[in-house]
Amino acid sequence: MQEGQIADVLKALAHPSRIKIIQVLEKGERCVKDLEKLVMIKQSNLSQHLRILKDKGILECERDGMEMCYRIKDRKILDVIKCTEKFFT
Amino acid sequence: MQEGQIADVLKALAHPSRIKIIQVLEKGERCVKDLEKLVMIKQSNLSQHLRILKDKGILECERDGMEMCYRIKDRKILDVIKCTEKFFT
DNA sequence: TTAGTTTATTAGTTTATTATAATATCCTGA
DNA sequence: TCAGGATATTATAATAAACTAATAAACTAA
Repeated sequence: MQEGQIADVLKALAHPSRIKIIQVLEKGERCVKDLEKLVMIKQSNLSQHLRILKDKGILECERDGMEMCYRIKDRKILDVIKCTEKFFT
Repeated sequence: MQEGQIADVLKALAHPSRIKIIQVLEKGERCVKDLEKLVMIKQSNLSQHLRILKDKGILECERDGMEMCYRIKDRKILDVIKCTEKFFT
């Protein structure tokens, strides 16, 4: 397995807002409007972070009327974060 | 657990050369000279990457005569990389 | 002490990432 | 169709990260 691919996924995760997004979506899917309130960053910036996560196959989304619903595409990504948390213990 | 701390560790990992360094050290400790050959980057750059990993508590080092020996300080970090690899399967 | 080897640090340049504001697009309901 | 709300995109400015070359520091052996 190439270290470049591994680094790429880790880089997609390596931002406080993006970790927060994943932690919120771990509990269930959310539209952007909700995420905006929960993550507390501006809409355009949130949209950029969501795109980074979607491009890496970490999230997926689906339109629901006027809203766009985001959810975790592959829950294996949660293990990466869990392991990172354990690193501090 | 704060998302900032998690992001910090992930950011320290999120570089191909640093992943490579960890993969090499997984098998045993190595001096910088050896790492230079194995990771194939310039000495000064390698030294900078090593510092980033050491500062985050991922690596530790010990002088051995003229050489500086690096090793993985906390092997829990290996699980983070393993989980990331599994993400692709 | 001096020369040689290994590693670390620094300064400068280039490149990448992030955040913001402005604008565009997509969809719904009137 | 048009207005308005939700989301995405773009351009740009600020900041951070990465790489290189040069130099310094730590150590050894002669």
